Amino acid sequence: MLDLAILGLLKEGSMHGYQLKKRLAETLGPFWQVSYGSLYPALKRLQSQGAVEVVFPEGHVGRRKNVYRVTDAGEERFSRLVEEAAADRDDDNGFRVRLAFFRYLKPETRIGLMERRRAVLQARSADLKERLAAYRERVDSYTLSLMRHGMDSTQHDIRWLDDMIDAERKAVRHRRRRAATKEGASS
Amino acid sequence: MLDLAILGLLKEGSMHGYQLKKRLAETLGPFWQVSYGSLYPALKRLQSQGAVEVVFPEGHVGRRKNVYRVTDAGEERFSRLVEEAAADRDDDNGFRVRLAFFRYLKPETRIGLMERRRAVLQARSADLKERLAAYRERVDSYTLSLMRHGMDSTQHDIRWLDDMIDAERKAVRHRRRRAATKEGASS
DNA sequence: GTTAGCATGTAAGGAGTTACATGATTTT
DNA sequence: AAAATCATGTAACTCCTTACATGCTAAC
Repeated sequence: MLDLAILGLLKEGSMHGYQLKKRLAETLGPFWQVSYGSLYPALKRLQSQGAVEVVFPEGHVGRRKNVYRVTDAGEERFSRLVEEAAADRDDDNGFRVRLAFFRYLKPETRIGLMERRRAVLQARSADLKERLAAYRERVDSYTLSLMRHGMDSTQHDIRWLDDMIDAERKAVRHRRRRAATKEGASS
Repeated sequence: MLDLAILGLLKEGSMHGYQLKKRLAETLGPFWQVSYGSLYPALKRLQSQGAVEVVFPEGHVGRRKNVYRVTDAGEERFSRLVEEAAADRDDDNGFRVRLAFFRYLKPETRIGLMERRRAVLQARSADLKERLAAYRERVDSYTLSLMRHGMDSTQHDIRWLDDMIDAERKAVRHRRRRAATKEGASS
């Protein structure tokens, strides 16, 4: 997760650790944050693995600042990580982080990720529905409200995904049409 | 978190670890799950701290099953833990777990927890609003969609909380009125 | 010149997971 | 008798946090 975020942010431009944390806070704001205590060790690890490299090892006039850049190996690593979307129950943040880097992915990859996410949410919703039917009489009003609101929220998320999937599909078709038109004109 | 959940579930009735995990899955379903690898050590820890005790140390006809019961110290521990609600950014589950045990709390405690939760969500919403205004031009459509949907969901959660706070307040007033009526009749 | 923010790092610890190991009891 | 599932536990590991330590640079 952290590796994915670091590599994704560095694709946008080389930066040092401090900057990375600020950009992370800017983009993924209240959804996800990391502390320096995990960020700096992660950068060192990625560097030792060859996924990132230091741009200015002994820089400028002596100011100690480690600017990192993604290597080719890092780009590959990013691609692998981004498609490794967990079909997990509570990977809510995983999808958000991936979404923040959607612009770097192919439309097909984007649609694939969104559909996998949709399936997870659909399963969660079905699970809650079953639970509601089974335990309606046995649980207290607070737990009931929790379940109902959980279902509501999940379905709200599904509708959001559906809209995005739809928009993505439309964009793909649009691109295809333009390509076909151009082909037709040139033939 | 785990300690809170264990103590809360045991208030409902003494159980052994395996049962505890099943009850946890039943109530907090898709929101939160734990593995045996953390459940059993947690039970031992709580036992050594005197928060729970084993009911049938050498039970029945030899079947090795450790049934746990909450002690008085455990009840106190539960009360402390339940009010120790994190004002954290991403303690979404913390509130859900507490909500599942609301029936054991005083109405005032319930309202207090919900209002604290509301404040956290309000801050998150305001944060997202600010971010949206500040970065609208700079971020891509996916990140924008993420932020907008984040705001939507947060506000949906706030409305849900408002309804629950309202219902709780009405219940309190109703109880007070009944008490006053009784008092009036008896005087 | 001192406060605030920039910049990097380490050590210890928290809260869990996965994988493994073991054996009893119930169901088919 | 085999398969499922009940039941408990440990060891190693993951992924993060908090608290601490250090020093530089800009602003007031």
